Amino acid sequence: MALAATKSNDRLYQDLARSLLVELSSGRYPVGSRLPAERDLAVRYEVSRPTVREAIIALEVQGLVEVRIGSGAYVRRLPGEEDRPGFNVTAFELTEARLLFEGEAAALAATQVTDADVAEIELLVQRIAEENQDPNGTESADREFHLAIARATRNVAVFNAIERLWDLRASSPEAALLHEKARHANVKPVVEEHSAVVEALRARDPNAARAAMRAHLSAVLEGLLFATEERALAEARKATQARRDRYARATA
Amino acid sequence: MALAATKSNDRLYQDLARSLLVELSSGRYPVGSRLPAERDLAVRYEVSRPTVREAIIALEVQGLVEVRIGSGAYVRRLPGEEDRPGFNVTAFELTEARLLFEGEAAALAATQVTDADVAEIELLVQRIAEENQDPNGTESADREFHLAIARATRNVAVFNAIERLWDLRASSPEAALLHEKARHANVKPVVEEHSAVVEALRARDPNAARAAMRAHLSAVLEGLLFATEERALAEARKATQARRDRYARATA
DNA sequence: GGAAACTTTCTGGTAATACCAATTCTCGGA
DNA sequence: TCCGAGAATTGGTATTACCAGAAAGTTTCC
Repeated sequence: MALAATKSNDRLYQDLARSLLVELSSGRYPVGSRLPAERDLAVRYEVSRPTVREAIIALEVQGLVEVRIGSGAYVRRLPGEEDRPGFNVTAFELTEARLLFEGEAAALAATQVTDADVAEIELLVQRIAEENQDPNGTESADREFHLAIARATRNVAVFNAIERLWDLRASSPEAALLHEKARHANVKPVVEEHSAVVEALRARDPNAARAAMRAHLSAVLEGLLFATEERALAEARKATQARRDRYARATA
Repeated sequence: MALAATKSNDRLYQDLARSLLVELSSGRYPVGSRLPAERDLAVRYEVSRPTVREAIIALEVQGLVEVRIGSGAYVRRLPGEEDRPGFNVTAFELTEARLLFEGEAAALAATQVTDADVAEIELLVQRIAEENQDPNGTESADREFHLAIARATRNVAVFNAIERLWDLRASSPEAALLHEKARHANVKPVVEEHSAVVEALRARDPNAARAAMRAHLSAVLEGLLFATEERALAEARKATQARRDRYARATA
């Protein structure tokens, strides 16, 4: 299993680190398990031991593995997992938070937007429509639409907090999945909802902007609940309780 | 300059990485400058070149240096600096964001709080009063008060986004300083403002909770503006513009 | 005299090997 | 069965060598 197959321009240690990362993600080495010995990895990946060491140190610096002298390198946490609380947020909570915060952000944005902002945001609405018609499309335009409005507030803290919500979503498999299920239902209403926000921004009407954004996210929230079967709900409640306990302890 | 003097139990590469970190912080190697060659560092610190390489890779993984083949290792950013936008947020923006978001959080919390939550939050109001009377006091109770309300929403995403705002504040020297100046003005009104929030929560009145929280943060905002001299404002505006350009590029 | 091409030198990238120290395993003895 | 000494395994570090990319210096040609 030579690394040359990866055909990257990175240095060998980076290639190797990435390969190990993939192995970690694949579940081959669960948390707590031991990686093969450096000498074995060197043979398996057809690189020298110093290169293996460099790759392992890269993982170690990122907190993914813990190296014990004379024993081996042990998996500490899996890639993608974060240490901070709030990592695995449910889709419902996430959308509820967005409903509250992005509504206010839209209201503030209505007092701060420029014509250029409005034009940019309007283009994004068009891109969202195109995305939604493509079954394999991503939802990057949707993200950009909401972040563009957050940016139009001219308040970095507002932008940053909302960006954090989208980050949470990206790192929450459940939330992303549920959205995926709820998305392609009705294209036309989605476009109308987004357009209503744009119109309120163009009119510089904070209250209308807040109302339009909240209406849109309320619709998302309802679609979400509709797509959530009873069983998923029960699981989510259970997970929520565990998380609740967790950050209660974290801030005790 | 042997590393043995550090007397640590870490591995050599970690000692060396820490030593280099100190040199970076000292300003000896500003951003953009080149570190000495690996062979030179090996001689200077009396370690082998593989060890130097390991230390440099540790810095590279953390994004502190950038290694160019055949050229050298260049300083990318200084330790302590963060790459993400929104790092150096002004006190005004921060409080404005809190005004919008914590107002909504208080409203949601009013629909979700338990009697135990209210009791806990009420105790924190008392602690805030004590803190404010001590000229050397911290403002940890204030932070806990606001986070307790965010937690009472029973929504991890809401809690997380608001926690992020407080993190931003902690990492923004300017914001912390300005608050420090504006704080000890009037103890009694501050207590009354906080108590009003608690009463609204106890009454389970979302609209009253939102109004009380917004009133409190509006007062903070005004105190902030009062404490901000003209010159500081001008500087803040300039910094804000630079930041604006920066994340406009980052998301272009 | 200046510009292009070549050469040297410096830099990081990787490999191979050896030996040390900490840990773990194994097996024989009590 | 238990335990302890020795062997085997593992990471830690050093040394050396050579390759490849980049930069600087030199030569050559116009």
